[in-house]
Amino acid sequence: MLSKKAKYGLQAIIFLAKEEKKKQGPIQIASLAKNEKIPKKFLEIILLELRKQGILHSKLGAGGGYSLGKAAEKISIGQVVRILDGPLAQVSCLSKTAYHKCDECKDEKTCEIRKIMKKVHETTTRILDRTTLADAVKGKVNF
Amino acid sequence: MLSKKAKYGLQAIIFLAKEEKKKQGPIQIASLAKNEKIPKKFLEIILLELRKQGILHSKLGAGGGYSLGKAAEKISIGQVVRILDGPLAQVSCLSKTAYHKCDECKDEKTCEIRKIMKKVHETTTRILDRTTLADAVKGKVNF
DNA sequence: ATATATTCTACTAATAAAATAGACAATATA
DNA sequence: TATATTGTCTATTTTATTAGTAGAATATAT
Repeated sequence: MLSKKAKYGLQAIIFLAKEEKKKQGPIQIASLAKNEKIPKKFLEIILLELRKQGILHSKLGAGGGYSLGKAAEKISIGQVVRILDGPLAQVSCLSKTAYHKCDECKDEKTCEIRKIMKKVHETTTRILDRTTLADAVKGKVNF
Repeated sequence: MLSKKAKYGLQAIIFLAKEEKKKQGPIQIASLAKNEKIPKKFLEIILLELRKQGILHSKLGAGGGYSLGKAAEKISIGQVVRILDGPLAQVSCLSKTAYHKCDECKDEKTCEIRKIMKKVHETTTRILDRTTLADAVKGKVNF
């Protein structure tokens, strides 16, 4: 399951991508929170994390707010989920971004669980890493 | 990520499936725990859950222990994971076994997150529900 | 009877998820 | 330059979940 954090984050960034098209400056956390029914303070944390990873851009002061940090075509859904929920892999020995050996594992090469989850991981990353925010907004999902 | 519970459960049931072939009665929790390096008391809980769902069979008393509750060909990996970790779906509105509307969701039909996760869900369930314990032991993964 | 196993009830500890509070810093603009 | 606006940062709180433990009760083979 996606955490609420990741879900809120995706809702927010999809909203921002839609607004982006209208070319009307940045969106405030408050209005974003209200529109998407997300607890404001929680959303702050989420947006900040996305900004620190370069996914979003923020502007301080009056008339400030959030906007996309790069083109919607350059932001993948997988990236966003990884930032907010951590690795996509079902077992840590499959993660490219955060690999480490499983404690209980005797032998990675013969591990049956790994073999199965490898397939799952491959197909999910194929979808999530190749579907961009721009695709999402268009309702187009690759694979 | 899979929880340790699901991982331990899969390790245990794969071990049982392998032992099954040797046709030497049931396996005790203690020896299972030792072999797979799983905390015994935690394993008790896990095996009990799998037994209650008909996946495993247990025998009380001396010479007792655990064995598969049905043919390895009839047990899917997806079933085991669902019992131990809950729904496979990334969002509850996609779960077949535990559907419920997402709190924040305005409209399920147009939800972009749902659309993307539907693909992910379809591919993961295709793999996990069609790969049986027998396949796993053979090292064969479908799709 | 007795040793061997699972079963059941009831905890506990640790960690993570979700949400909140309030002071601080930057910026537009009047 | 005073002021309202808006994001930033640090710290807490609350709640839920995960992981693991303890011990008595129950069933069974010998």
